[in-house]
Amino acid sequence: MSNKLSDNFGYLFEDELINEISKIGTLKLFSSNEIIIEIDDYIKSMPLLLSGAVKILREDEKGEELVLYYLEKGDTCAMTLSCCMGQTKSKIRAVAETDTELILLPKEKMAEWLGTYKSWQSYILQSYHFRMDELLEAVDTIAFLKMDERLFKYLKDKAMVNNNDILTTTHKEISEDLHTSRVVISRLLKKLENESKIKLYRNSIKVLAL
DNA sequence: ACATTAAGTGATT
DNA sequence: AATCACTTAATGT
Repeated sequence: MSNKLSDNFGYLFEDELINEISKIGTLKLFSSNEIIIEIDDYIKSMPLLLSGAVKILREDEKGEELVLYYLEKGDTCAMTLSCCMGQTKSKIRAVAETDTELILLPKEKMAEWLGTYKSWQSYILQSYHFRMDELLEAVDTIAFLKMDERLFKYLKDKAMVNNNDILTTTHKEISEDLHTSRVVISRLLKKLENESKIKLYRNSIKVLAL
């Protein structure tokens, strides 16, 4: 575990902190599509991502979803940061996009290390900053981009976090992630295919223009 | 062969 | 961009 740790966090944290993380943290594996954090879960530990990708979703009263952003290796979740500080429940859902390895740290430690490790403190603050940026980007995408642009961005993002230009999903799943209807997605995908940006198959899509 | 699920299409709001 | 109604195509039993 400590070699995986140094691979992903070695350039951020001093050896001493890496050691402490590997001593205290527990390694957990999630397979693709497994739910890591559910809405209203109490969060008792914070995750550090070693490999894979995690999709962060918001859900409305009707159970309709909306993808906010993806976390990749070296990232942590801003929601848990705020949850670990207070006693709030999670307001988002985290689903493993690919097979994912992460380290869980007890929340007491994360507060404690803020005082003891400078590198930890800057990591936490930077993470907040990055997540905030990503959230703003998500807002911009929803507010200012048309559906076809949103869709293409979604496909590119998904291809990137999966390290694969062939995406295995259905039009229905995409429409749920983007909070729209399947028919709209089918039509826009068809349009993107005509523009030679993607190629459509049953249950999969190949992204051409990366 | 039949049922189910994914995807395509025209028309309407 | 959403919804409806319907068709076509692929896949599972």
